[in-house]
Amino acid sequence: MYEPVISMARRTSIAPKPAPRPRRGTPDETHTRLVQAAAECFNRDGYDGTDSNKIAREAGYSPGTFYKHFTDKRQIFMAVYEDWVQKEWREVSSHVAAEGSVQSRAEQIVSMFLEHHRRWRGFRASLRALVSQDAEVRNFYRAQRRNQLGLMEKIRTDLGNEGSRESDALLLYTMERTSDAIADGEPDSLQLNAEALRALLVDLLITRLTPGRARAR
Amino acid sequence: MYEPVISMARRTSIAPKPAPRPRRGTPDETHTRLVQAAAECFNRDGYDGTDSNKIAREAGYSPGTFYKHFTDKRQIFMAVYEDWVQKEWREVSSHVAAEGSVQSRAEQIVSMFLEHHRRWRGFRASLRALVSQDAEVRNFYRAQRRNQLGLMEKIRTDLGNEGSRESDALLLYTMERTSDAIADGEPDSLQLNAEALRALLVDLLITRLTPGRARAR
Amino acid sequence: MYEPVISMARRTSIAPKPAPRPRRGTPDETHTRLVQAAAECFNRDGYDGTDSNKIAREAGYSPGTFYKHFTDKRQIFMAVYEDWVQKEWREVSSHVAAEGSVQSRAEQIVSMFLEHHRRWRGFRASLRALVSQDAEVRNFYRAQRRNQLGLMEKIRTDLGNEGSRESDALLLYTMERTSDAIADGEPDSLQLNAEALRALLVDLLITRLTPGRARAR
Amino acid sequence: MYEPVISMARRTSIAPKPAPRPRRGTPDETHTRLVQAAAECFNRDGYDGTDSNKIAREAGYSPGTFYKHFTDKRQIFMAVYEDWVQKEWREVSSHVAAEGSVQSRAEQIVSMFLEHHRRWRGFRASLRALVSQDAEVRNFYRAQRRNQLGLMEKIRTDLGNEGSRESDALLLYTMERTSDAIADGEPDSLQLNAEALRALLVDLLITRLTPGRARAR
DNA sequence: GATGAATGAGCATTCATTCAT
DNA sequence: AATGAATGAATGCTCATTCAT
Repeated sequence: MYEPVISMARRTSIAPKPAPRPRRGTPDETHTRLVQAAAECFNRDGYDGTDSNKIAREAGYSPGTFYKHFTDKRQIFMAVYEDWVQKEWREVSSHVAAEGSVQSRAEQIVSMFLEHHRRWRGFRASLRALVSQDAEVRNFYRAQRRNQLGLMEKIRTDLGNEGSRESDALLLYTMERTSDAIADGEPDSLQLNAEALRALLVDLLITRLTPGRARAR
Repeated sequence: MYEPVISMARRTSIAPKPAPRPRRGTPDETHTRLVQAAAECFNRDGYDGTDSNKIAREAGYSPGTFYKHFTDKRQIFMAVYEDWVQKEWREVSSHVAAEGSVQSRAEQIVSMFLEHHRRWRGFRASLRALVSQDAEVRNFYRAQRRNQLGLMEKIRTDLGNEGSRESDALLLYTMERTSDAIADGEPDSLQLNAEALRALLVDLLITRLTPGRARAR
Repeated sequence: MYEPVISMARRTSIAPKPAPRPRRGTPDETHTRLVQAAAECFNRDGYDGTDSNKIAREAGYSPGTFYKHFTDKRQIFMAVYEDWVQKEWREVSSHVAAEGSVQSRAEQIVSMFLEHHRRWRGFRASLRALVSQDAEVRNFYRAQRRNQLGLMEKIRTDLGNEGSRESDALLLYTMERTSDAIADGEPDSLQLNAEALRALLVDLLITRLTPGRARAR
Repeated sequence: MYEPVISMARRTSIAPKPAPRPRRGTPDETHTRLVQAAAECFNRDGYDGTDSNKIAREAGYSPGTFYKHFTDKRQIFMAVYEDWVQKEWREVSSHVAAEGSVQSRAEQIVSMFLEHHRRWRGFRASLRALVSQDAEVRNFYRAQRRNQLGLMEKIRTDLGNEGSRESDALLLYTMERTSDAIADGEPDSLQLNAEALRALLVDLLITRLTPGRARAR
């Protein structure tokens, strides 16, 4: 007698919302809706847990429509990633350029980072796996990293701070990994104070933003 | 008429080595071979890129044998993870307890970290994706993190250093993410000096290990 | 993501008893234990729900032993069937030959029938499916039926009753199907009085056993 | 080295007819074709001898199509059963309501019963095995039996006959089991006269249908 | 005689993809 | 531009069966 094991059932996946969306729009609208739906799917169910039919359905379209706009799942993943990066980018830039004390700007940047990672923790996890597995995603990921480092270098020199690209990278890695951990809820289960962690990140940033204070890191 | 596109073809996967192993061994040997083969598969092809038949074949067995030892892919992944964690654990502990100057010990620990992450970068990427998707893997991952923090706290207080569990975590996250990045080859493509990055990690550790020098971070 | 359906789960199967039986006996003892275990398995889980490894394990042996004694599952099913038939046969004969009033003998026979069918309802269900599917089982089944009809004819003529082989068969079918229905618990869910049904069967039999009373049926 | 024995080969299975059906129809047509194909498969090869791919192929579809319409084999079996029951039901009702002498109506009903059981003997065998093994099939089976008894009761009281639900059930069981036996070809191999058996069934029914003649049975 | 690790063909099920409408 | 029924290769998993010990 065949008794399959419910092996993957534990992978969390909250019920998807059915999709009563408008049909027939400009190609661009369709494209955009598909990318948005895909972003939610990838974030919720992971890259391999998402299938193209589900993306289409969740965007309010039928399976065929997906293939009118994307050749395959990788391509829409890249599209989602591009969108995601642009949005993050806009936000970071605006916060960096913002008025206010060093303290308040640093806090805004950290808050933004944390919120962004919390919102997209599932997507980010899939992204990291694909970066490791897929050359094209990896290249795009690195290009994005180059942009980040470029921006940081500019800020650093604008502020007249010393430091190196390597120390910029270290700061970036620390911010990124810590934000992921907080987004994943690690502090709660490790008896860490999330607020204290957050404060440490702000301190680190302030050290960066304050002229003449940048040291080894 | 039907032309299947191998969309994931770009996911890197070096040809697996066929494995002519002895037929019939003790269950423990078989179990071990399966876990080892699975570790290689997950590391090379990712969790979702690996199927149970492939694991069995690569360990030198037929599909059915896999299911005599593991109910499904998740279970063997957990077994691989446990093995992996134990090995890392043993190494860290030995280096922490080692003789030598603070400088040389710190360098050994960083080297070990880097090598470990380089060796298992694919596996780690899958792990992070599963931590985000699967509750059981997540719980195990956190238990492991608890151990790491516990060890760090012990070292810190042994050395008579100040600091908090939060600062320990921050250091851990920095070490971990930076090691992953180096393992992924980021420095090469970002014109970063891998040696300089490495030196920054050593500095950070030394700050930790030297009594009375631990600051906010 | 792979989410198998637990399709067969509803097929009832109470937990099998592990098997701490004696090892190493005469071939005959082993044979007998295997047949007994198989009888329980077939009765509990059905023919297709039973696998040869389970039979062996439940008899206290390993898979290989099964194939030392039987070429395949069909063969052991036939062996179970033979055993089963012999036992039923012995019981019927003894009751038919028993002393006592017609009434009490009829009641004993009906009781015996009901109990036998209740005890083996699962096995009987599998048997009927196999009779329909498998030529060898079908032939054996018919041979058995011939025996039954032979005995009935003998009883009937001994008693000096009229009647035909066809009416004997009709009585047999009625007894058999009604006993199966009662064994399956139909009366409970159909608001039938099981006792009344039983009484009807006894009446039918008495008509048969009483000299000179046999009519069309 | 390995030589698989096709142990079940003796299970009768006449070659299935390949089926070149139109691609793309309404879902309802597809559903209907699948149910019809499944009915033939179950009837010919038994429940466990039938797999979903075979059903699909025989209906003129590919494996995936099956799962667009049914979650698993049990579900389509239930669908086949429902269809089957409805058809039998319609026929019985029409014959019961028909004009004509008691004799001719009884003969029609018996003929219909026999033909129905002959046509579906394989399906019925599987059904009985599943009724014993699967709770959902069992419940549906009993609901169906309730309907049968309800109709019989109505007919009986309409005709002003005495009798009980239990005697109705007994008649039903007799008719059913005898029809199965005739369908299975038992009379031929048991030197029974099928016509005589059939006549006995008609007699039994007439006793039922004729006002004032119903006795204990 | 018995073991039990191992086998591998086969069925259940999924999902990226197509194409007639 | 969109549909959605249909596809079928691929993967998960089982179990009857073998064979070296």
